[in-house]
Amino acid sequence: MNNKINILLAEDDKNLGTILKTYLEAKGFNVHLCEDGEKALDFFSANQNIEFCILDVMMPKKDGFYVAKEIRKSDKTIPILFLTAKSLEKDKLKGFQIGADDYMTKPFSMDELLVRVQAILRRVEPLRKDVDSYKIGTMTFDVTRQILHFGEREQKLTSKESALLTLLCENKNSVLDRSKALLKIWNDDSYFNARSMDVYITKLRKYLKADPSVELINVHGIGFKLIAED
Amino acid sequence: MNNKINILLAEDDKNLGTILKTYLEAKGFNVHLCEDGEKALDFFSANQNIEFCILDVMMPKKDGFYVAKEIRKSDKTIPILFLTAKSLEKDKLKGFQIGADDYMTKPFSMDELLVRVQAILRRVEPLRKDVDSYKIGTMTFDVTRQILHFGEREQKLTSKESALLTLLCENKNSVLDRSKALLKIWNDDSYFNARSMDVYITKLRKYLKADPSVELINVHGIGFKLIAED
DNA sequence: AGTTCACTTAAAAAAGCCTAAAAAAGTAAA
DNA sequence: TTTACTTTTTTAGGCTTTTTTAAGTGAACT
Repeated sequence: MNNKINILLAEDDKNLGTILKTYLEAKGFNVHLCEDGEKALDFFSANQNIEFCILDVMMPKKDGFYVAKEIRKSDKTIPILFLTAKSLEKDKLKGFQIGADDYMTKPFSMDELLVRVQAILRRVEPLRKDVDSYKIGTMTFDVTRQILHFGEREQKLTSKESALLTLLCENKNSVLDRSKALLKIWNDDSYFNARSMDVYITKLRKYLKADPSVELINVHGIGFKLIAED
Repeated sequence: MNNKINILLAEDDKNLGTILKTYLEAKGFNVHLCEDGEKALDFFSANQNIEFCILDVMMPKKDGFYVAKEIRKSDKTIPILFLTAKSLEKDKLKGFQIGADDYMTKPFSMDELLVRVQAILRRVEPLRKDVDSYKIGTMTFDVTRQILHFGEREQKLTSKESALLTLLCENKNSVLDRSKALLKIWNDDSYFNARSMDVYITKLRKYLKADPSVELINVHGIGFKLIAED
C-alpha cells in the first residue's frame, strides 16, 4: 500500500511527457502518462484511484477539453490542470468553464507546475478520504473497522455495505453518482450491478434509521444523497 | 439566503484598483479596496467576514508577501491570489510557498482573473457549510433535504421538482429563462423537455398554493417568475 | 383569425425499492 | 482436502415512484 497521489498526465509530446513524469515522480507523485486523449479516458475509467489530472489541450484523437468534459461527467471534483501551447484568452476561459483549477501556457517552469499542483492539493486535502471515521448525525461510522456505532449499540457492516457507505460519506449532503459508485465498487456499470446496489441502499437505509434525522435519498436517474447534520 | 462574498483587494495603483473593484462588483462580489499593505492588514483584522484576498505584490508600506504572511498567521485557509508586474520565477514560487492559491502577472485580462477566482471558490465552497434553504412567503424550502415546509405540514419534493424550485428561488421575483432552466436541469432545450417542464410547473403551482400570496407566473415566450414576499 | 405558446390531466415508460431466495465465498472442524 | 456451516453477494420479480409523452383546451401575441 503506498499513499502517493496518483496523477493522470495526458501529453502527446513524448519528450515533455517523460520529463514531466520523471520530475513529478521525483517529487513524490505517482504519474500515469498517456499519449493521447483516448488512452487517458480509458485509463481514467479503468483506474478509480486517480486524484489529479494534468491534461494537454492539443492532443491526437480526443483533445484535453473533451477529456476534461468526460471526466467531469463522472467526477465533479477531481482537480484538473490544463497545459497548452495556445495562450488564447478564450481558450483559457473555456478551460476554466469546463471546471479546470488551473491553466498553464507552454513554455512553463516545472517548479511552477509543481507549486501550482501543490496549491490545488492544499485546497482539496481537507476533503480527501484518508479519514478513518465519519460522523453521520449522531452515529459514527468507523471505516477501517467497518462498524456503525449509534450510542451503545453497534452494527457490523459487510465490505460492500462499508464501501458504499464510505462513498456516500465522502459526498455527504451532495449527490453520489450511481455510475461512479458502480465503477468504484463493482468495477462495472451494468444493469445487474445496479440492482445489487439497490439492495445495499435498502440495507444501509435500515441501519441509518437509528437516527431519524439522517436520510438517504434518491436523485432520480443520477444517484444518491446522504443527508446528515455536521 | 445567499450573501455576496467579501473580497479584500489590496492594490496601490488607484486606476487599476477601481477598475477591478467595479468589475468584480458587477460580477456579484463585495470588494473592499485598500491602497496599501498596511491598510489591507488593518481592514482584514477589523473585518471577520473577508473570504478572499487579492493582493498586489509591490505596494507601499507593506508588500503583498508580507501582508499574506500576516494573514496566514491568523487564517490558514482563506484563499489568496497575488497580482504582480514582476514575472520573476522565484517570486512566483515565493508566493505559492507563502500559501497562495494563484499568482497572476500583469497585464492580465479581468475575465481571466474572474474565472481564476471562481475556480478557487469552487474548491472552497464545499467547506463553507451553509444550510441551503429559501423562504417563499410563509413557506420554507429546504434545498438539500428537498422538502417544502409550510407551518406544521411538509411536502417532499422529487429531484426534478426540487431542482426547478431551486432555480426559481435563485431568481425570486425576477424572470427565470425557460431555456436556461432546461439547459441546467434537462441538459437540453428541446420541445419534449419543455413539455416536461410545463408539467413540473403545474406541480409546483399546486404545492405553492399553500400560501395564497405566492405566485408562479409565466412570462410569455421567456420563462417563469416566482413571486413572493421577502 | 390564425398561429404559437402555455396549462392541465391522464397514460406510458423508466427508474428505483424491497423482500426473498439462489449462488458464491469464506470458515472451521473432521 | 473434503464437508458442513455461515456469511456475503447476486439474482429475481412484483410493486411504487418519478419522469416523460400525449393530447385536448385555453391564452396571448401578430
